Amino acid sequence: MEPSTATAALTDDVGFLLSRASGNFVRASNAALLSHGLRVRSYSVLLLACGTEEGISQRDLAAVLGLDPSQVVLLVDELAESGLVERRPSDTDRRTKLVVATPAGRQVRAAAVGDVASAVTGQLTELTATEQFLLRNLLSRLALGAASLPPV
Amino acid sequence: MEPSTATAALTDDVGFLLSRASGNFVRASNAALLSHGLRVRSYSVLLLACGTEEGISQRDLAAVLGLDPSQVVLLVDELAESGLVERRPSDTDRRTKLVVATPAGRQVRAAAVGDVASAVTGQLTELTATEQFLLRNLLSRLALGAASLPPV
DNA sequence: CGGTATTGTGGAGAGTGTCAACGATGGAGG
DNA sequence: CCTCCATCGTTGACACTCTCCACAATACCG
Repeated sequence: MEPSTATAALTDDVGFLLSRASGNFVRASNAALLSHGLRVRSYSVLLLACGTEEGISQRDLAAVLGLDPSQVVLLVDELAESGLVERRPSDTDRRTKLVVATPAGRQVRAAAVGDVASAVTGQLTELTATEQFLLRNLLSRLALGAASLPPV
Repeated sequence: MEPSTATAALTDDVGFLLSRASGNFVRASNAALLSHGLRVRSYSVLLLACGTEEGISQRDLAAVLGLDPSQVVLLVDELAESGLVERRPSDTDRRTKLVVATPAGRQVRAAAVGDVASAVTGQLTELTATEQFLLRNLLSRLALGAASLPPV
């Protein structure tokens, strides 16, 4: 009944497929962002910074992106040096620094979002619109549901 | 019709979800493989080496895994040092070295495959059996379909 | 006021992706 | 046969990523 364990093909492993697909998307997105001077990581930070008017703390950035706070420091440093975001002190907590997008940052984002979208859709050409919607649904439950589950 | 571009939530981005989900699976699998002295990468190589009797060339390993051949060298080195695989010269091409699993390698794989499976299913608890099958289907078309497609 | 937790920051170490070059071998063509 | 080119494994380099530890400044709680 279970001879598959003997010949467990790697191409049937969800983890392997996830890894491959993720790598394809990252590569395609990075290529699309190259001309904008961004990479996937910094682009994500820029997106989140553009998402609010008053800014987002670096701790929240790390939590949403699933990154270590020390990585966020470097990403914000890079974006700040390019003048796309700036660190604004919070008026309620002097520890937190709110990352807000500058007008230049919003402009770059507006210019890049189309290229990224076309790169993503280029990867999704194999799937119908319904399948894409379904995939997004399944992935969001996988990515966010089990994200913060400690082993025990 | 398209106000989503203005508020394009990161949690709706397929690439971001893929990256997060993939990271979760890799982390869980690595944790499961820790007691077996393996990691996801070396485990994949061991799986493929166990898949054939006569062995698999390192070039084929790299192609199947989507890795650079130089990475395969280190992975095979590591497995060979642990005595789980060995490099056997091909009798048809003296350049290629066929990676074959040793009895010890097959034993380790047999012991590890269960732990990896439970780690994977632990990540998939959010999905029904039908959804898991569907996800595998969609991902395989994403991962393998656009894998080797050069941009132009 | 004093102890503890949180936020941002810096640094170390391992793992990974990508690329260039090289020796050894195989294959095709003169 | 000999020469040119492609392929396989290998090494090295470089940048990026992940994970952890430590620290100063600040907030919060008793």
